[in-house]
Amino acid sequence: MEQRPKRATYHHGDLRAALVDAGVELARAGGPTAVVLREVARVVGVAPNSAYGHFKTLGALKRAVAQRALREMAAVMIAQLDAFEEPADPVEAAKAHLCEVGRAYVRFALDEPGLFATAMGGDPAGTKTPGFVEDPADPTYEDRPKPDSVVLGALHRLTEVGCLAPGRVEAAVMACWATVHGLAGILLTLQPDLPEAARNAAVDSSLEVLVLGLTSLDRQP
Amino acid sequence: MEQRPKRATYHHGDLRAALVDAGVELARAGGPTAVVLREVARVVGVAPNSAYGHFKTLGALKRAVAQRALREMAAVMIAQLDAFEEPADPVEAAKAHLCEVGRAYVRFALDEPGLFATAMGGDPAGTKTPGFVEDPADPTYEDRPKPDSVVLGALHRLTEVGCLAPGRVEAAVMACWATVHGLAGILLTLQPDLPEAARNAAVDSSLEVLVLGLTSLDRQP
DNA sequence: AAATCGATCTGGACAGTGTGAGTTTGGCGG
DNA sequence: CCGCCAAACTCACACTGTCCAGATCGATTT
Repeated sequence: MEQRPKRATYHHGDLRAALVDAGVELARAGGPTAVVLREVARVVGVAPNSAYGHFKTLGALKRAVAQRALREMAAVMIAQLDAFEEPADPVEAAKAHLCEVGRAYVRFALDEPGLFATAMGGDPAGTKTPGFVEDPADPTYEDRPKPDSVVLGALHRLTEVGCLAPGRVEAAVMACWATVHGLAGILLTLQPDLPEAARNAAVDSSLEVLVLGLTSLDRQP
Repeated sequence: MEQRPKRATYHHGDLRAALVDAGVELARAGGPTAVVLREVARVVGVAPNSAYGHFKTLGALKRAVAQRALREMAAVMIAQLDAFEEPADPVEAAKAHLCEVGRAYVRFALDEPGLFATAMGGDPAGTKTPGFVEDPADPTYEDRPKPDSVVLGALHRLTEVGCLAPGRVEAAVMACWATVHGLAGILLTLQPDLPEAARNAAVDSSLEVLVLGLTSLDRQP
């Protein structure tokens, strides 16, 4: 039934971008498993195998979609951070800034679960998926503003106000990363039906523990 | 080619358990996407549709496999905890115990990535997957020793030695959970090629930050 | 003990999927 | 104006999950 409306021009012009766009939209609505080659082609209005001219396999398309999702995530996080009023005290400001980064991270995950799952290597197939190897020569390998750079920036600010030893930033970034990523994963898949109040409480308390732990780091051997 | 060797008895006897066993083995080797109905049936030596007599859909089978994976995870963690020599000082012992729980969590995730992904709601389809709703009347709903009970036990010990206010345990469990779950997710999917030394360092420092934060909690408003 | 019944397993079929090989189209440089 | 070659298409295959109608046997009933 769903006929392809016989595009005006035979050549699409910019199919690759159109495919990625459609893929992003499908991922937004239904997660990584919803970005299906034939459906993407259907949305764009093209034969299924036309995609193979631009992506060697479905996995390659998904990786491109994931990159875009990552960039969108970073953009949303940055926008939210810009609209955040920090306290006057610089030390408290740095701490609050880091907390807000964490909140922005899990907020995006909750607001856009499909994109988030897709960005974070959605398909848990992992091994054995043929053609899923990283290709550094991939033209999609643009310099993207990844969310972890945002986290790193917040930590750098913490060191500037003397709350974190510069030598410890490497260790700190992993702790931050783990906390927010874990929170997102838990609230999304492990306990998806948690009421909003409980979710906020979980995020706040976890971030509180994180900041407390980070600022106590230099007072240890 | 791969012929089914014509089972002796027409009725299998205990097909349900056999299906779950095969599913667990497939999940162990290839993650949640590798537990495929037809392949499971093939391994057991039975027609594909035979599974429908015991599971309403593939999702139901996957949920049963996930439960088993969760139990195996808890068992492995407990075994590792039993073989852990704690320090003499009870306070340090409680802290070290919590850290060891965290290490056991991510160690299992790294040792059995397929089982781990399957246990943690592997399929990120989430919404829209028909027949994926939780069924509390499911006979598979056994009282399993879930890993989070292990975490809770470790926190309870922390309160006993006075390192954590009992009123804060609810908040603390989420922080612990987030840290270890996040660590596992990161080391598994985000940075799978991290060398072992860096992985251990990441785990240790993150757990250090966590414990520091938890023990500093009661000194806050 | 014989007959029936109902759970269990089987076979075939259908709609979708990813992907490979060969064919058609049409915009662009000669 | 003509050919060319990349881009898009068609056909085909091996898979998948799931439904439907039958075949088969263990257990229950008479």
